[in-house]
Amino acid sequence: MPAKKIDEDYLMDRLTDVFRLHGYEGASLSRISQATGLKRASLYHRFPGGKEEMAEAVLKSADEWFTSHILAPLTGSGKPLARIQKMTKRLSNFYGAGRHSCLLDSLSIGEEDVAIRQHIEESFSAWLEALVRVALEAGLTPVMAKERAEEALIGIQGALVMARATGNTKPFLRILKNLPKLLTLDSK
Amino acid sequence: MPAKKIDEDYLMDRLTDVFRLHGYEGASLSRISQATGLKRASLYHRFPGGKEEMAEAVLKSADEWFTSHILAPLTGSGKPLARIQKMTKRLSNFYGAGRHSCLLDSLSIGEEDVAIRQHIEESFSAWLEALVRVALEAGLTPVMAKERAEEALIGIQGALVMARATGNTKPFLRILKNLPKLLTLDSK
DNA sequence: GTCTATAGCTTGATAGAC
DNA sequence: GTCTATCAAGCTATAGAC
Repeated sequence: MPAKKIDEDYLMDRLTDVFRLHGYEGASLSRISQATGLKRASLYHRFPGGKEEMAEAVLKSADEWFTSHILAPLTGSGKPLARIQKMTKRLSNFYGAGRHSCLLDSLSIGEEDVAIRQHIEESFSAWLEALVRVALEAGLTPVMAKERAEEALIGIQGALVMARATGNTKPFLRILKNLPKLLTLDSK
Repeated sequence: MPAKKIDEDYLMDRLTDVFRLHGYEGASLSRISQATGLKRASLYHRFPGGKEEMAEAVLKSADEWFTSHILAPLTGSGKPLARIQKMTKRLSNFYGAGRHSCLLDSLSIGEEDVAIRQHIEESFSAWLEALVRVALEAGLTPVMAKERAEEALIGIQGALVMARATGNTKPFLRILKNLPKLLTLDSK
């Protein structure tokens, strides 16, 4: 009997886990093979471009999920404050309440591949722009909106680094809780 | 003529660069050899425990430098505000005005070695405690001091991640500039 | 203390059977 | 679409000369 095709969603999830946890260089084909249940040759059948193509596919799928599930609510209808609160809830879920690393962070360490570097930069910028937009809608000045959006992103990334380094996820949850205020009020 | 001994300070600096830039798995002996000018066998003469010992030595030397040059001014004499300002200046220099990654961040990705994980956690905690102490001296309540210290650390780490991912170091410099206020004022 | 040379294992990648 | 078998190149680590 022929071996069943491994579901693509499942495959991408496991692939994402490995890159998120180990970074590009640490994501060896052995680890990927073990995590996905696919042997090396099967991985190359799915991704002829090898590891580099896998990393780009992971970035692309994460991008799509993030855009539709996290950023979409930001540009939807309703009050800016309510939209931001919705985002923070989904963000908490996305990052496992602070227990998961950010893929963009993990993949940006020691990366020499230009395409991947650029993809990371673009994903970061798209996220930032979405935050700026909602802050503007909330009534902040352009200068303040940009500053607060940067601060929001920095807070999230920094708190995830701290959680990974110390195991303490509370600061991450607090940062999320304060995001609505940060992105809507014009004074701290 | 016998080959001259490579200066230890120089060796540790180059070694630190490699681990900071590539993380543990990306710091191959080839890269280390090229960066330090020492061949594989010479590296094992200096570090019989191999790569793991190199990483621990790098963490130890970074710790010592950080404690004496960055954290020491925090516990010295003078007003808390002035001490914090001194720290921010040295922090900016330490991180190349935002162009360098944090060693603790780079080494915490995908690390399975317990000793290294623990070292990272302790370094993080020591840094945090120093920040809490100076915030307390500045008159903040214990609860606020801890919160602000965490926020300071998160800001620094997050801004460094952002700088690495996007190439934009301005947010990092702004975060540093706002540290004195963050750690001394009891309202934002 | 540094080097050349080498060992054995793991890596990313490919060929070809089913 | 998945697999086993295989490859060359890279990896960490060691032995021994100078």
